[in-house]
Amino acid sequence: MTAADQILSQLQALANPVRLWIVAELHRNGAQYVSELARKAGISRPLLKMHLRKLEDTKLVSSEIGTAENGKAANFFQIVPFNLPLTPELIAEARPSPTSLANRKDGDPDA
Amino acid sequence: MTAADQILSQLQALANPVRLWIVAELHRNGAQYVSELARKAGISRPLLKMHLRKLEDTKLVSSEIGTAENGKAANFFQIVPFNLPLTPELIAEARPSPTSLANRKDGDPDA
DNA sequence: CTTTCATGTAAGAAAAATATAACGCAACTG
DNA sequence: CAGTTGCGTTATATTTTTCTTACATGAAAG
Repeated sequence: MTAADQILSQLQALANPVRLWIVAELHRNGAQYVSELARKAGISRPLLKMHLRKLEDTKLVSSEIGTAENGKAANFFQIVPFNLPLTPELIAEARPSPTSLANRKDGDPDA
Repeated sequence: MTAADQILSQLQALANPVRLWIVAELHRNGAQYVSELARKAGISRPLLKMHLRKLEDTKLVSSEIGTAENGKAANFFQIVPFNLPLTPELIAEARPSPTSLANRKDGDPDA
């Protein structure tokens, strides 16, 4: 994973209205679980979960099991604080290539 | 165009390997014209032009007519310096909505 | 003039992202 | 134990993005 690939992955993760909203919502109101967020966003739960997965894959949010206000076990997501300053200079320093590997369907390189 | 829509548009413009490379290339080596960039990137000219258009639509690059080293008229593109600090807080302040309007196919709201 | 190299645009194929619907499972509650 | 509400997954449809191919124009140089 090059520096450019990492920037690209994070940009792709954030470049979506639902995911941008999720980041704002989790920042404003703290950790929340999947169904809760899906209801607030007004979209289906599988879809919202897919968006959460993309954010989690790039380490922008993290999850842990907790207990919802109704007693059920629930999967809570929260923001992983990030600071991604975006300038031409920083992008140039990352030396991106026009054919990036960031879109690969491989397994998690961390694992 | 809300603040959130603007952020989203710029993120979408940057969230692509070719376009990230273009930004880096223009920053490093200054203004260049379309065919030149297409050759360097190793992709077709229409495709590269499409990427340039997306960057130009979000005001990340600008273009002007000039003269290539071989004497032909050419369309030179250059970086419009930008600084897009990306943090959960700034995203929250932009108050994004899960159903954004930033993807509309409308005409230029500036015009 | 013909060749070369720049421009633009339009049509359509291919790939990726987005979104819904439909399963089944576990746990808590009345 | 039936009903509700979490969870996850798969299959599929739709939309958007990406990319190639093809065509047509204008200006400079041989």
